[in-house]
Amino acid sequence: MDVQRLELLRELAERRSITEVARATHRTPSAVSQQLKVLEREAGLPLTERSGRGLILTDAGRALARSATDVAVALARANAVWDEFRNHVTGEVSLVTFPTAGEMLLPGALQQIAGVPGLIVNCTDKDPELSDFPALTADFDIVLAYSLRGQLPWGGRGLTVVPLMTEPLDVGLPADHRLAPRAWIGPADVVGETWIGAPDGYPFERILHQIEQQGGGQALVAQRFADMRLIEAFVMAGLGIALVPRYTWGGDQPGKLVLKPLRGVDAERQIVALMRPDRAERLAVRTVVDVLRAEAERVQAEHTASAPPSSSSSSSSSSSSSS
Amino acid sequence: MDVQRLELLRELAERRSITEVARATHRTPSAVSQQLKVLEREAGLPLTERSGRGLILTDAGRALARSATDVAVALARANAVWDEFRNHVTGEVSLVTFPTAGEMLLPGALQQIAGVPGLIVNCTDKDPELSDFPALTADFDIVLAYSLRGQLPWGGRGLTVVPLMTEPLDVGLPADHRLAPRAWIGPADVVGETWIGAPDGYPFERILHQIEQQGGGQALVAQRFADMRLIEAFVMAGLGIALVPRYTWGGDQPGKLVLKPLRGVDAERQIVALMRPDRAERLAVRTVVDVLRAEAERVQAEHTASAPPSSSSSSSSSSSSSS
DNA sequence: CTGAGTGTGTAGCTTTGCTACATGGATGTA
DNA sequence: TACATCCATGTAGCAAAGCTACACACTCAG
Repeated sequence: MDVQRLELLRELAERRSITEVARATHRTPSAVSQQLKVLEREAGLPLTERSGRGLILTDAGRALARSATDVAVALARANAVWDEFRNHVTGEVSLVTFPTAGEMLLPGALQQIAGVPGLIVNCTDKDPELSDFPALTADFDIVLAYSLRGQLPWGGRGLTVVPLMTEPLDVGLPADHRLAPRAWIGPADVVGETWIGAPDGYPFERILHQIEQQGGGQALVAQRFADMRLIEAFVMAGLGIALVPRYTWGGDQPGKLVLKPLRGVDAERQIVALMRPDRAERLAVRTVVDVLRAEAERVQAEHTASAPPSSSSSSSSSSSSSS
Repeated sequence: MDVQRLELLRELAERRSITEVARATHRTPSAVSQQLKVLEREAGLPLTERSGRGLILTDAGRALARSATDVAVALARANAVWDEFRNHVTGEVSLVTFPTAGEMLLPGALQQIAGVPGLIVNCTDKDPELSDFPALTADFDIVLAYSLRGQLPWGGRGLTVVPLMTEPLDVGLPADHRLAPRAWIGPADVVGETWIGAPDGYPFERILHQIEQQGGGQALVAQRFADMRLIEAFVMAGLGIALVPRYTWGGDQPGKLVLKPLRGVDAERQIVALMRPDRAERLAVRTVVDVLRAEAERVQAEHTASAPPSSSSSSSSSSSSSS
């Protein structure tokens, strides 16, 4: 009973195709097929069955793949133990983020990580609309993801979830808006406004629905954009109001856009680090996650200390250097 | 980071010598040495250091070996999962027992196990005086061991302990002894008697000391035997009295030996199955342990139901059938 | 000093696992 | 129907990993 083979089975369970597993593990499909065949012979019962041109796992195969995860976790933990003894973080860490979180957390975090010799972090961004966060864990060590309060789509999948921060979603208004002098805003105040929304499927939609329910009206969504900069530009131009994550907002043009907290609806999102459990055990990965958590805390503290969200405070001195 | 190598390191931590590891894993010492060397190079720091003609593990080596156990456990669990799917218990199980427990539990247990096709159990007995129970787990899947109340010598070693039964230790008397009519016996009653004891180092000694303390006198130990049959023979011959495990006693010659419970001292021993944690996960091992536990319960129930220990009752009819 | 105990190097063979290429079945399209 | 495509999977051959056999160095006891 070899661990490498088990690992292959686990990959197959996630990637659903031998060709994909081969690509991910830098092997030829033939090699993967052979190893799985050996595993199957050792097991004494079929682990896969053909389905169309591809194949799917049997119940036994799925069960074995699940316990293969435990093996991988134990192995990664052993690796971490030895890394700790060497006091030397090994290897590279890959990370995907959605744009706003990346802007908020990564420059500061990577600055700190630059001080750790031998630790290399490779970052990419990915549009959250197009990407299935859990699926990304197959290809990246750390996936920065978000979810709204109450929903936790990555519970049952056996992934490791580390909460980084909960970020309030405020209402962004042009500075000369009639509601701009207010300290906070309720659903009834804004339900009749023109909104700049997010594309269908974005979780922000749910909050807009809540506002409609609570406020008793119909919100008019004029435009739908994924990019937050674009949304902010439209709001500043007076073309509508929008939901804006409080800490994420760069505050580029102070005085033209103001943020007001929203009361009466659950308007906040959880930003988390999502990982395969085995990868979460790697010392290098843990180190990066720790830095991210600290950075998130710093950002959060800075915002709550300096200014409750009504006027803009220029802050964020980031001369970032990444690898 | 190969699992086989980690396993070798774990064996080395337990067996303290490369030669021993080689013998246990059916390899030449050279092979073991080479693999450990590779592991050391991968780790980047020394895992062993020479000490006299042998070698000892460094702190790092010990730490790695400990986490290697977790890997082995996860792997064994994976194996068990697949065994469960096949509904077919694989492999052989080796077991050591001390004589009295073996006599009490094994015949009945093995009868049941005979009904499980493909499951082979190899039993041996070993004198508890000569053997270090925890050390035996290196060579046997299941070690039947005992300990007195309060002491648990196999806690810290990271071994899996499954309690099978707690067996009272009674005072064995010849049928014509002056105390034979009594329902129970206190320390003061027997402290002046002539005793048939166990060899030095046996845990029974501790109970005798307790009797002396509680009874306020000096127990005269005439003979010291390890074999319970021999002890019983001496008691029946009127040459002394002795501590006799209640359920273990065969009751071969009814009427010549009576057992009386002892009050006022903690006179009972715990019979447990002792295993390496990884081996404890194997389905075959778990099956055997389950049978042992059931058998222990049966024996205990039979004794408490049929007769409080004063007269002997011939019983033990076991025509068992299992699934 | 000798002998029995340890662990460790080197040479050579066996086994394992990979690639490269060819084959066969399922699917969708001209 | 015929054909192209996308799978998984066989076969041959090669490279590497891991083992044995043997020689050697070292430590300790008598």
